[in-house]
Order: sequence, then C-alpha cells, then structure tokens
Amino acid sequence: MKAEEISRKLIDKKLKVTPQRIAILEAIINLNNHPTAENIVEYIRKNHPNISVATVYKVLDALVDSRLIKKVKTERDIMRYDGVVESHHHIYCSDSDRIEDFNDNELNELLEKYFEKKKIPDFKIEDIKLQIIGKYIKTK
Amino acid sequence: MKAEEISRKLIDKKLKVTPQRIAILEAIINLNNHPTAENIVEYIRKNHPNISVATVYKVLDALVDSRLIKKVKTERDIMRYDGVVESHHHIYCSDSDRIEDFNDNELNELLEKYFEKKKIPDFKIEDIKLQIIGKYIKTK
DNA sequence: TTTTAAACGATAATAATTCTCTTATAATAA
DNA sequence: TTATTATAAGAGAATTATTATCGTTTAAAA
Repeated sequence: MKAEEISRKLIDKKLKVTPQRIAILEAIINLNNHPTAENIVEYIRKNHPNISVATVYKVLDALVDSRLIKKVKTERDIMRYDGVVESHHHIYCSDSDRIEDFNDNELNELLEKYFEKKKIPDFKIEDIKLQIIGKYIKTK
Repeated sequence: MKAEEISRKLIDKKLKVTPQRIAILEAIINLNNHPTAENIVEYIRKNHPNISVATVYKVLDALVDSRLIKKVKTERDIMRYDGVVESHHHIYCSDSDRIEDFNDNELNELLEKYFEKKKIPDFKIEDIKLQIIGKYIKTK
C-alpha cells in the first residue's frame, strides 16, 4: 500500500499525519500476519532506525481507537494487531503462534440468519467472530 | 462442587492433591465468570489467607496443562480462566469485561455440518468457538 | 512564516507473570 | 504408622510487556 493511501486513512480519521504513523500502519498491513508491537518495531527499524517503542505503542492505541486496526484476542500475554478491520474470522494453529484470516460470506450469512431466528435475550449482537482452532497438515 | 469431587479430578490427571489446588480449582468453578488470577487469589484468601500469588499462577498453569481448566482469549493483557472445558462459546460485552458462556447444540451441529461440507485446505479443525460481541440491553 | 497543539523519543514506572530457592508436605514404601 | 522422597508451596526478586512522564520536535492551521 502506498504512503499516500495510508495518509488518506489517517486524514479521514482526523489523525495528524506523521512519518511514524505511516510507517506503523504500513507495517501492520504489510506484515499481514497479526504482528506484535515488537514485530512492528523490528520491521520499521529497517527504514526508520530511531523510532521509539513508546511511540509504537502510542500510535497503536490511537489506531485502535480510530478503528484503523484491531486488537486480536489470544491466550498469550502479548498483544497482536490486525490491519483488516472488516469483520472476519481467525484460524488459530494449535501448535504455533500462527493466526490466519478466514473469510467466508456464505458462513456469515448462515450465522446472521441463525441469530436472527434465535435471539440472545437482552443482548444486541454487534459482531460474531469464529476462532477456528486446529492444525495445518503436511500434504504429501 | 464438593472438595472430594475436585480431588477426584486432580487424581484422574495424576496431579498431587493439595489444599491449594483444591481451593484454586474450586474458586474457578464457583467464580464461574472467567476470573483473573487476582480474582482467584482474592476469593481464596477468605478461607486460605496465606496462599501465595506464585502458587496460584503455578497451579493455574498445571491445571491448564492437564486440561482441567482453559485460558480465555481476550484483547486485554490480563489472563482469564475458564472452568468449563467442554467446547462452548463466549459472549463478550463490548462495554465491560463481562464474558458469559453460550451453549447451543443446534448451532454446533450447524457449524459441524457446514465445515464437513466446506473443508479448509490442509487444515484439521479441532475446535470452533464463537466470540459473540455486543451489548446487554436494559429491558423496561 | 509563525504559532501551537499534538506527537515523538528516551527513560522511568507499573503491573502481570515467571523465576529462584528454601521449606513444607503429599504420596509411596517399609 | 513412620520414614523417605519427589514434588509443591511460599516469599520475594526478576522479567517482560505496556504505560506514563516530560522535555523536545514537528505537522498543520493561521
């Protein structure tokens, strides 16, 4: 994704455009595998060696608040981030830290219909995410 | 749940039975709302004032390893634990830390059938969990 | 170009969790 | 029942991810 395109995202959210913010958002999008803050720092330092860890955390917070990125739920104590903000599901590998995206409109419609029919009492659903847990199998 | 019943669970998993382990497992089951380590310490200290925080963490780890409890995925940096090990779903309140269990066999069957038909390439599914995110609404 | 509110960077502080090491105890054998 | 031994518990230090502080810099509006 071009820097200009990323600037636009920031401007749309009324965030001040800085080289750090562009680099961080770009990193999350390019590293497209739910990076940690540390992964992001490491990636950015290649072109931007002086960026501070504190800045990365602050920018990540700002991006989450503006809904340009999302936090990913895990059962580890390291936060991970997701550049895909459209509702989608996650495949969790049960013997590594790999998390893959899973998109399936047929499934989304199925779920939507299901919960229209069978409401949860006193609860307004905002989003439904699947965590698909399992293992990648070697083929051949 | 009676202490005896809890002892049996530990023995079945070949874990040494100690008052601390019984108290911790009992706490998780009684506190049935996905407590944090801190919640557990607080609860246990009422009857067991000298228990060490380190012990609680060590026991929690052992219980997770033996699959007597599970970690709950959240997007906060505080770990939460779940005494219900049977596969089930979670309702996350989007404006508090509340996490409720959600059980629905019809839904499970629906999902099972769906993924039987539509396999994920090179992936063996072990479990599917829904995260239902939304808000509780006040009635009346 | 000037102004200024906001962001950055460095480092200290915090908080959850893990580690280390000594003492205590549950389970097993005698 | 008592002795033995491996394992667990307790206390506090250490670690690690994240957050806060504060002086300096900078983006963007005037």
